[in-house]
Amino acid sequence: MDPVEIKLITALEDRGLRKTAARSLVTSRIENANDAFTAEQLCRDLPEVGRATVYRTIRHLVDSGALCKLPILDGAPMYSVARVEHHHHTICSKCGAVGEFRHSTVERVMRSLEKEIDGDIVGHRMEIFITCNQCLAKSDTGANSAV
Amino acid sequence: MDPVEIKLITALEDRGLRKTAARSLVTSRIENANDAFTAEQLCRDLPEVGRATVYRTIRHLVDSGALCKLPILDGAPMYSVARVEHHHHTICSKCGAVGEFRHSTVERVMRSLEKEIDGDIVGHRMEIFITCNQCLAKSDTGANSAV
DNA sequence: CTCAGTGCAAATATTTTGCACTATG
DNA sequence: CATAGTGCAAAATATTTGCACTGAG
Repeated sequence: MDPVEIKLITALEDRGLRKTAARSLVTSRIENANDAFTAEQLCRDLPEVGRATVYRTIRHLVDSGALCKLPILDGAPMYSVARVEHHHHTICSKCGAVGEFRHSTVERVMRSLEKEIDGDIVGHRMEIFITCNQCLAKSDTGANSAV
Repeated sequence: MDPVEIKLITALEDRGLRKTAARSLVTSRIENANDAFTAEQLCRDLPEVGRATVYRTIRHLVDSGALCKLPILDGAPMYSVARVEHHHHTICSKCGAVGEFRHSTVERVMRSLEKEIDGDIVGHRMEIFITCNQCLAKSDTGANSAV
């Protein structure tokens, strides 16, 4: 079984939740997601699972830390599997593809910010907006290639 | 007149929008906002202005760059006046107070990230979650003082 | 008079909740 | 059989849109 799915199932079990048919469908759908997804996409892909159950399962997974909730500027938030412990996200501003990265420098910056910030730092979030390689390739083959 | 309000009014004028009574009420309410606010708060504070106009005015201000839209983890997004050109936000995880800061190191980190990120960086967002001094003071006077 | 702007209410989008039903231990 | 889990539909929340009306130029 895919390690991602194991992680998701374990996250649910750790919270004392049963392994049910509906939840398995959700975790296996998420495991197949290469990109971040919205709750709505899950509902669409799993018509046999009720909306409420999809939302409830997502909430369990976010609460347990197995999924990240990414609030985006407009529309429904996206979710992505938390593949590394502490990480940040890249979001392609053309196609919406979400990636993850980790960079020790970011943590070092946090420590240096501690001095000038008014209060105790308890966490942080960082998102890098990119044009992903696929979208770059797409526009290169188009009319804008003469640069 | 407050420089913040001038900035907001100018942002609207620059887009060819008239200066109307409703818009003046909105900009003057925002000018008085020390913290970030939600659209709903503006509507509550300005019952004489229709919801649609509040939302439309906010949208104009965000589009013009005079306001920042901050998507938050749960609930309605918050807005804050863009006081410095490129900045980031601190959000108190207890009371929700939003502040701004700018740090040259953050920009330097961006440049070093450029190498390891798959695509072109077109922007970024960073939020620092804090416990603000007010909330720290509050909990210090409480039971947790013996540290 | 013309058209940008407005307010209301309806529509839309997203998520949560109440409730009766199912099914697991 | 007690109780966790489910699905549906209604409610709640957040925002946008259609439309008739108002008011400035």
